[in-house]
Parts: sequence; structure tokens; C-alpha cells
Amino acid sequence: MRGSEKLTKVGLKVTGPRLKVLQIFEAQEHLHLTADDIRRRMLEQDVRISLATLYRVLAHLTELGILHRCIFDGDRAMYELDHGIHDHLICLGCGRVDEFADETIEKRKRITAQASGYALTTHRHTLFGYCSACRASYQPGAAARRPRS
Amino acid sequence: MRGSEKLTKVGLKVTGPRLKVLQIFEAQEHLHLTADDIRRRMLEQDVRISLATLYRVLAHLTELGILHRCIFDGDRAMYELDHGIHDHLICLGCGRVDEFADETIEKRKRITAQASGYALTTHRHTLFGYCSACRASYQPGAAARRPRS
DNA sequence: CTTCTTGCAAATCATTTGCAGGGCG
DNA sequence: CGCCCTGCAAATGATTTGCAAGAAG
Repeated sequence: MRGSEKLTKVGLKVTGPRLKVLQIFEAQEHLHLTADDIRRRMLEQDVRISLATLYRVLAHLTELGILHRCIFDGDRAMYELDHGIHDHLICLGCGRVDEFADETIEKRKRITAQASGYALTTHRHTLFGYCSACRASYQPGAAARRPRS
Repeated sequence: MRGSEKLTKVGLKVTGPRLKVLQIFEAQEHLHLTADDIRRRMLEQDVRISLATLYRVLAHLTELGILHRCIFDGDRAMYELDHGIHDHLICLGCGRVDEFADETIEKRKRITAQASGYALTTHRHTLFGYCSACRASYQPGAAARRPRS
């Protein structure tokens, strides 16, 4: 489904800024971008957009279920194409974002919530650590390992 | 252990603002408060504190492991006494915060992270929904409620 | 044509920081 | 007494909003 169809389907007018934002997310899978990341990518393609407009576009696409808004640190939000339930792994070294889905965890979430009398609507689950690449590049303490470069 | 001992133990000077903040958290278990909540409670007891100082106190106590900083929505942080690993349940209706700990989930987190090559350091896990009290007061099945995103 | 969109600039809001006077150890 | 703390006011920085000019359907 193309971006213009997605927009029409949810009742939004088809405009340049909206199409461009969708195009950026569809150019690569599992992209997680901040508003500023998106704007930078647009500028690299000589597409100028007001930050205010960009935030409005993101808000719309999020409300309509096309994008998903993630808050990893408290300072800024990241957006990704909404593609079902999954959680995130964030590398504290390089900032890369990975995804994972674990049915066992999902099941326990539902059970736990129910046990506390909650009717669940959403959740946020993020693991922070160091990815293998980052761990390989600086290994404090352990025997000297020379960085390959 | 009293507040003054806690402070001395981690090498902080014993001052009025710090003691008062600790006292507020120790007055009741499982308290989750924003900086503003804390300040309001202090004012109710005729203790005035500068917001800047309060934030600095909170930052110190958090760094030293006495408090824990939670980010539930992206707009503001909440603080609680640090008391081991646990996750949160937030009611979208009344804002109440409950806690839960599930060893099965913890285990799967470790396994999952390892499978992705990550060395875990922290995590953030929050479930959002409606608590039993809130469900009882609204009419279930009526118009769709919109969870604020 | 009418309504939805955009851009620009100004406004928010929680949190942070520069500075100078004060207080703990 | 020296360095750590505090209060005040101004600065930040991501996100939002008011308003008037432009497009989409």
C-alpha cells in the first residue's frame, strides 16, 4: 500500500509533507527516528518542512495508528511505523534500537495486570544495555583486546 | 535508618531540604511523586524550597541510589524510594501507580537481551490501563474512551 | 468554495544552570 | 574557614499553539 492510499484510508488529505514522512519510514525497515532525525533526512533530500508542521504530521499519523510514538529517554520521542506489539532494546553505547517480541512476557503482562485488577490498554517496555559491537570496542578491566579498525 | 544517616552514608551533607524530601518519601510506602508533588507537600507543611534546589536534591539522591527516577509519560518524571527491581502499572483514569514484580518476566528479559547480544544494565517496563475503581465508575461498553498518547 | 494544512513566530513547561550569599563539617 | 548548598532569575530544548496565507477535495 502506498503512502497516499494510507492517508486517504484514514481520512487525511494527501499532502507533500505527509507523503514525505511516510516515504522516509518506508525506505527502511525498523526505523526509529526523532522528529529532528526525520527533518534532517528530509533536508538531505532538499525537502524543507517546518518543525511545527512536522510535529503536527507526526501527531496525526500517530493518532490514526500509522506511526507509533516511543519514549525511550524522557527528553524526546522517537517514531516508528506501527507494526504490531513488540518491545525495544536500546544500546547505551551507540544508541542503536533493536526490537524483540516475546509471547511469554506478553502473557505474563496480561496475567499480572489482571491480578491487580487492571484492564490493560497499552504498555511500554524497554531494555537498556550495551550491544555486542559496543562491548567489543571497549573492554574495561579484562585482558587487553586490541580494537580492530 | 533515619534520613540523616542515609545522607551521611553516601557522603552528602545533612541539610533541611534533603531531610525533608526523604521524610516525605518515608512517610508512606510506595509513594510515586513528581517534583511538583513533592514541593506541594512541603508547602503544606510550611516548608518552602526552591524548585531548582528540589531538582538538585532529587538528582543527587537518584545518583546515589536512594531514590529512583521513573518516566511514565514523556512530560515529567516521578520519583520513588529505590527498593529493588519492580515495574509499574499506571491507571489512565485516575493516575494511580501500582507496582508489580514478576520473576518470569525478569528471566525472559535476560534471555531475550542475551539472545540479541546485549549486556543488560537497566530496563523500563510500564503497563497502562484502567484500575478496577475507574472501570466501576465509568459505564463499560459505552462510547470508546480515548487513551491519551 | 469550504475545510484542512502549512509556515512562522511566539508561547509552554519541566528541568537546568549561572551567580552570589549562606551553612555544614 | 573552605567547599558544599541554596535561592533567584534567566536559560534550555523539545513540543505546542495562534494566526494568516495556501492547497486539497
